[in-house]
Amino acid sequence: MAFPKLSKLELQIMDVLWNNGPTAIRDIQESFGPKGRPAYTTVQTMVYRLETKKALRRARKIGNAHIFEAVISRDAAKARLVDEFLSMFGGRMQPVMAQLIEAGNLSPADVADAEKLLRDLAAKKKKEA
Amino acid sequence: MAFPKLSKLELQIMDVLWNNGPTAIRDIQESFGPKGRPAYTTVQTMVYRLETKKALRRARKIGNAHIFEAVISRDAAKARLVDEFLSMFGGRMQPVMAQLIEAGNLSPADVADAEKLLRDLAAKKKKEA
DNA sequence: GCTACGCTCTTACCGTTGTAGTAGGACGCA
DNA sequence: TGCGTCCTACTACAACGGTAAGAGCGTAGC
Repeated sequence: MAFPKLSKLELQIMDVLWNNGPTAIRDIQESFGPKGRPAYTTVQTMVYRLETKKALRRARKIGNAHIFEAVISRDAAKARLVDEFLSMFGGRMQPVMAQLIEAGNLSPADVADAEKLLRDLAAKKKKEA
Repeated sequence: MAFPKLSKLELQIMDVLWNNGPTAIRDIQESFGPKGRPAYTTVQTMVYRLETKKALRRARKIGNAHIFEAVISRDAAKARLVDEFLSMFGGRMQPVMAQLIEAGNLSPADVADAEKLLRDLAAKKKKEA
């Protein structure tokens, strides 16, 4: 229960809370942009479900509207996502990296960043060994 | 339709076909190992659903048993998975790489492989530019 | 030929996700 | 004080994924 599984839409909602801090349902819904956003009650349903999953909680009220805030951290959620993803690849990390890298979509700057991260990691591993 | 979304169990089934070539349901089921494998008919149901999704097809019969073979390629499926995953992160690649790298689970050899891939990619991008 | 075993097909059920409608309470403004 | 608006709370429902049982048919061995 510490780490409930979050679906895509649930994550998008959590993102709003992570980015903006405590937020009302109306504001979450409007943050989806005017095109093709879900209905107010759709967002509401997802928020309620996130509440039962203990991913967020009611922080306070403004008028008769509840203001919700995140309970789980973005990092925890992303770690969970990564696990999920890895399990799809049989838990082996290397093919995943390869796939991601080969899938392109990386700007030269991204490549540089990734390389730096890898070098740091390699250095750390060496020191540990 | 060219590219159906595959769930985790569906992928595990496809993996058997990708690894072993055309396979009967019984053999797919047994490839899950004796512990906690799904029932024969569960595998069968998933295979049938993969068939309607056009992810695999009936290749031939042996006795009264159908032999199934993959229609979609492993690479295509994995590319699709990567897309799915990226969309969870808002489509931005760099944070994903960072998360994966920081999530650990990489052997030194994995790191080296990834670095090499990145260097090759950087070189290719430079040449294109 | 009869029987048993394996495979096919069909059907079903539950949980999750995405979608939304509706009823009713509260609030603010005219 | 009454009307429109906004929010809550509840209910509904379809698609999908995972799970599997049950009925029936074909084949192989006796």
